[in-house]
Amino acid sequence: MSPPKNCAVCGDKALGYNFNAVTCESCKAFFRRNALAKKQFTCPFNQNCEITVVTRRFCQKCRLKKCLDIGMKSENIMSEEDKLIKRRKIENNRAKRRMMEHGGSDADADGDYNKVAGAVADSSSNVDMYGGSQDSQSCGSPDSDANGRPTGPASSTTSRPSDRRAETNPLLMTADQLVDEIVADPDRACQAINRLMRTQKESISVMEKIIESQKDALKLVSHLIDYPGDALKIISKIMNSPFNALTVFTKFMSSPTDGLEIISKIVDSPKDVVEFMQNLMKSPENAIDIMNKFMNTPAEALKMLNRIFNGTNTTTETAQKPVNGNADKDVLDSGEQDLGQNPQCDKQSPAMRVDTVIQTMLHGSPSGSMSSINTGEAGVTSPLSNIASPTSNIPIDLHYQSPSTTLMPDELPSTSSSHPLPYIANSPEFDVKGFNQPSFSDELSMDGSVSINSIESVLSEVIRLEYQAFNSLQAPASRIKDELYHAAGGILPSYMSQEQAYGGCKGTQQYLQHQQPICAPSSIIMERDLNEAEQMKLRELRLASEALYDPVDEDLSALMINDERIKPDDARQSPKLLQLINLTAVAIKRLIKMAKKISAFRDMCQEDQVALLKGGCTEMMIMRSVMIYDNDRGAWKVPHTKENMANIRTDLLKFAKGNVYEEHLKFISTFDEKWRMDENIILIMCAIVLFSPARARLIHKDAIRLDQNSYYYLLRRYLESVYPGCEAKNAFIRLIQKISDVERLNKFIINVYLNVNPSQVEPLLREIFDLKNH
DNA sequence: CCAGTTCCGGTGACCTCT
DNA sequence: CAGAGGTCACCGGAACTG
Repeated sequence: MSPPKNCAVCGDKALGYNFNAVTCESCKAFFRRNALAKKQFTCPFNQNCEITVVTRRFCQKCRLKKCLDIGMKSENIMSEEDKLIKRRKIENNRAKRRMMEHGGSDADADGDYNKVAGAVADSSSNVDMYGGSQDSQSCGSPDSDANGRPTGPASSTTSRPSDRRAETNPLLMTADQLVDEIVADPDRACQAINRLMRTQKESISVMEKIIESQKDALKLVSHLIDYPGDALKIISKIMNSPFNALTVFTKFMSSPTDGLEIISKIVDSPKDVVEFMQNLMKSPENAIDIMNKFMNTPAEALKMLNRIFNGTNTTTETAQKPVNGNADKDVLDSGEQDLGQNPQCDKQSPAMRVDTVIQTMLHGSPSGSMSSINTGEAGVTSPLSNIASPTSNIPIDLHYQSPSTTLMPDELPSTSSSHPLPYIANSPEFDVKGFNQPSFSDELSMDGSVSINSIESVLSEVIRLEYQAFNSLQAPASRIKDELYHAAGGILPSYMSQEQAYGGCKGTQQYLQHQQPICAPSSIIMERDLNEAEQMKLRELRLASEALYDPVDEDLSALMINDERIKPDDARQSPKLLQLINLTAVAIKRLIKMAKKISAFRDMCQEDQVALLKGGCTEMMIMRSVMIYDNDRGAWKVPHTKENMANIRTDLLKFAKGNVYEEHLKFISTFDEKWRMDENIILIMCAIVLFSPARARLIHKDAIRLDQNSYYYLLRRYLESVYPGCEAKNAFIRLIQKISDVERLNKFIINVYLNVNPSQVEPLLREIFDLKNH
């Protein structure tokens, strides 16, 4: 059925549906530009402007209102992340088409990348040094695949990976084919990864094979820089725990400085990096360290990779020999031999090699060709401008120490997430259990319900937002760092100076490793105690929480009984339950008051305030109920007046349908006593729950996400300030899981509200739960 | 104070892309 | 083909300048 021809907003000629309504092009553009914008329009007239073709420009407020009224959906507008992904996709497709148009034997379907990569293979004698390379372009057979089946140039380079999906056996494929399978179609890279890396062992074999070929390794890296979601996927395949993978992923973007330095090393000596990664792959858990540093700043990384391919790198064609005879030199020497002869025949202990190479690379031991950019003593800081000019000989201190060298065996370096992890872990789009399944997302990602790219975009967004926040702190932090550096005589790696800050802790070295915030820029030194801004944020919550102690209405106070027993076998809808339900209106009123005292909440537009409260008030109430639960009496201790507390027996919930009572008790019992008794924790958790960007009908989701993230951050910092490192991390992880639990329990609670007679409950509750009078 | 110029944000038509 | 975003010319208001 063709849509009506007039714009439902202004009456102008319409071509079809735009954002879920029939509108003209002009209203479509107007809505696209303004529906998600944070600017607040004002109506110059009487808030009731008639919108016509002529008047539509006169009042933006009424025009936007009408757009929403006639059903235009801002959800249909792409987020910045979505737009970015789409732009990249379009660019890739354009590149592909250009290549197809140019035709010729060198052309393939992988865009510009292979073109330049091919040029490198042709022009650089370095490639020959990697004699063991499986690179099919340089030494493999282009006419047959690894299974011996004839493929021809078309099938090996230009056919879509999906066409040959059924016949892939990753262990029999060449590096070129493996990488091609992943990068040829970014849309299906995730599926390709699933296909090629069905088990952890297979994943490691595949990655080993890929990094044996310099060209293919870099090609894959280039793809991963563009599609960090795929990097996350690969890491999750290599590692056992999706949480670890997530944390590693968050680390990718945590430290632009370190990331740039790693990239600069690639520029100066790709061979060393390939060798390094080969060694890392022998101990996958260490791979996180290098991966962590690898892709922080995609733009810079790509630029530098392009420099390699354009032949402008100034690296010596052969690896420089180490200049002094330390242990690292020997390691690197043997590594080179292995690389040139048989990469699989490493006679040294892999763990030792990895460890030494990590130290060599990350701490700037002046050996091998890496010394070309890392010749100085540790502790000499290079400004960013030097990093961006990687061929300079200016010494660089990486400010980094591999956690893998000091971690306890049972402790992967991932439990200390600083921020996006909580959001992701509780994101409606993220399924932790499903995340690491081999069958993950082939179909799901197609329909967008649980796509890796959605995780990626969410992560990117959160990291970006928090990183912006970090930036504002960076200047003073750098100053502190400098002071510490000078105090240490200029020889200590800067963050080792934290020993002073964290002094006295058992196992200082290890503790320091953990205290280095995974997701914070490495140049920032985190104090254990809350800084002024953090304290203010917490203080604001505490002040706001005073509203929770307001006295209750007299008519509801009857429920605040002390010893009144109920009969759990009473099957009828109890008046007591009704009273309890209505009492929650009091709690909700208090919570609303509290919310209004939070500046971030106050600053929001009214629509968002309403949406957050409607969606979050019961979850906040549940969170709060955890704290006020009196285990001995089986009751909630509720502030009755400023001075007195009253008890509400929790077994009133037995009157409700379903297992609300049991679920509630279960929830409380799984809450560690020392956490639930800490009002600061509960308040921050309440704020996290309140500022949930997942609520329906939100207009400014990104802004809310930022607020929520800031409370996640505050929670982590608060825990760090009151518990020692490991305990703080553990508490953080456990607490963010509780946020998922609250969501679950909330569904039970909401059912209770939905099962009562609307006419008998408080108007506030009717409004919140959209209860219609019978 | 005024006219001319420059800058900038908003708009709408048209185009490209999936 | 539908429905997204991108692009660009145009317009008008604000700021600046002589």
